[in-house]
Amino acid sequence: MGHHAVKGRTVKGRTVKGWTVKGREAALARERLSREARRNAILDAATEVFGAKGFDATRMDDVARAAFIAKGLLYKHFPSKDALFEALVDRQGRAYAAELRGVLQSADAAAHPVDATRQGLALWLRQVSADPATFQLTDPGSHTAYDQLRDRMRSVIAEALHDAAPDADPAAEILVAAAVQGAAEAVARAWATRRNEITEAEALDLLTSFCWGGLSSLIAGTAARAAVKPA
Amino acid sequence: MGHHAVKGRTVKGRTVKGWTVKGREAALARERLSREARRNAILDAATEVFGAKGFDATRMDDVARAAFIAKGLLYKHFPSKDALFEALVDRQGRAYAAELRGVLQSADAAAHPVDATRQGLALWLRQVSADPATFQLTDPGSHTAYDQLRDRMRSVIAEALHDAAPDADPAAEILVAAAVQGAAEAVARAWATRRNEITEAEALDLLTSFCWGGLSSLIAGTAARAAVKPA
DNA sequence: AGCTCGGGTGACTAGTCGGTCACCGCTATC
DNA sequence: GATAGCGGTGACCGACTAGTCACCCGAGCT
Repeated sequence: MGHHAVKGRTVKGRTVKGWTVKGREAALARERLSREARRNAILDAATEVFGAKGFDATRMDDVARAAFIAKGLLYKHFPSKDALFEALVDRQGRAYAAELRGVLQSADAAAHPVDATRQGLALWLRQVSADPATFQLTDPGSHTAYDQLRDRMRSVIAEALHDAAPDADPAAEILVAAAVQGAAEAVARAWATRRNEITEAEALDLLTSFCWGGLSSLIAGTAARAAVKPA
Repeated sequence: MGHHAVKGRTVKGRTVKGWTVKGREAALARERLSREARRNAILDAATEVFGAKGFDATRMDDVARAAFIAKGLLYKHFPSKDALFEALVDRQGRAYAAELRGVLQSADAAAHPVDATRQGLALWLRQVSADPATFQLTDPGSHTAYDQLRDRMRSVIAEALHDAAPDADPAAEILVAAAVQGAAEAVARAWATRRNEITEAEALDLLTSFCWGGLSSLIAGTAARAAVKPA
């Protein structure tokens, strides 16, 4: 974390404002960055601000300030607040989805489905316990982008479900995936406010038992149904 | 939306806007109502508008129009938009909670816990399939009031859980209740967009199996743990 | 040196919306 | 038939903020 002061310095005979500290991030600021680099910096800053305050409560000025740039530049990268937010959530969603898919598809997932379930669920809890800078599902924003994120996660779950029990109705798979994701999100949030009463491991145990119990009974159910009328 | 000419006419020597009927609901309007009646009418209208558009997207003008009154009158009943919204969600929340508690505490709930679970879950699905006029959890608003509603529901669930298995850790009970509520809400919402693919009964079956499977495995777990170390 | 390209700035605008207030007119009371 | 009280109105205001635009400046090319 700790980064030293950025002192005024001279560049090609020009005196540059010597700004005493502002924070380490200030080092990035006022520095001419490539389009891509700046875009990412904005996305990082926006992630932090939106994650902390939610969509509506966040002003574009806040984002600009957090990114140490002027608002104008913000709009040279993203045409609107919505676009910025969507880009942000999309980026996070892809990352999360990839991570989850990785866990669920890992070599021994098929061999130890309970463990895979557990590890997948652990991701959610970790999102919440991660440092606040990271965008979390903390804020139950009304923005469409959140739905996209949830859908993405559910697709990954449904996919894993399908691999585990290919006989089920696809629509049903989505619903089950929704149940798992919904339970996970709800528990994660509820646990977040009660960290002093319950450890992460306990919460995870609880969530895993709950979901696994639910899943196994469902798999048994569909298997039974499939056996009865295999057509 | 264009409204045709408003002709002036003279009443008691005064010019008054002559309005040519706006619709039958308008009949209710302009009718002097008692404070309570008007308050309820506002709440009803607000329920509809907020339910359809969400908190942020709803303007106080919209609510006023939906209630067929002027904005001023709105503010004679509720001091702010937030207060109105909270009153609204509170009212719905109490109703839902009472209904759920009724189901979970009914005579045969103890005898047939699965059925009780099923019926409780059915409430959620029904909220979603109810006519749009009714306030639904449709909108994942960021407003605090929604959290209150969820908390209320979870308390009721936790209460029922406690009755069923009094040995558990209270904090754990809340988490489990959160899991159930979260799963139910998520499934309800997911199902809402797929009503043509899956019937309500099927969705309910799925949800019930999932939750019941989860709950039973948890109860078994805590019972086992309790048996091991009864201290 | 001069030019141009592109990253960067921040004061400003235009529109929106929560909330207010001066006023109206019916009705019940004296 | 005056008057007080209350349900009701809607034009208006002030604050707030997404988005714009005219401009700045340093780097690299010619």
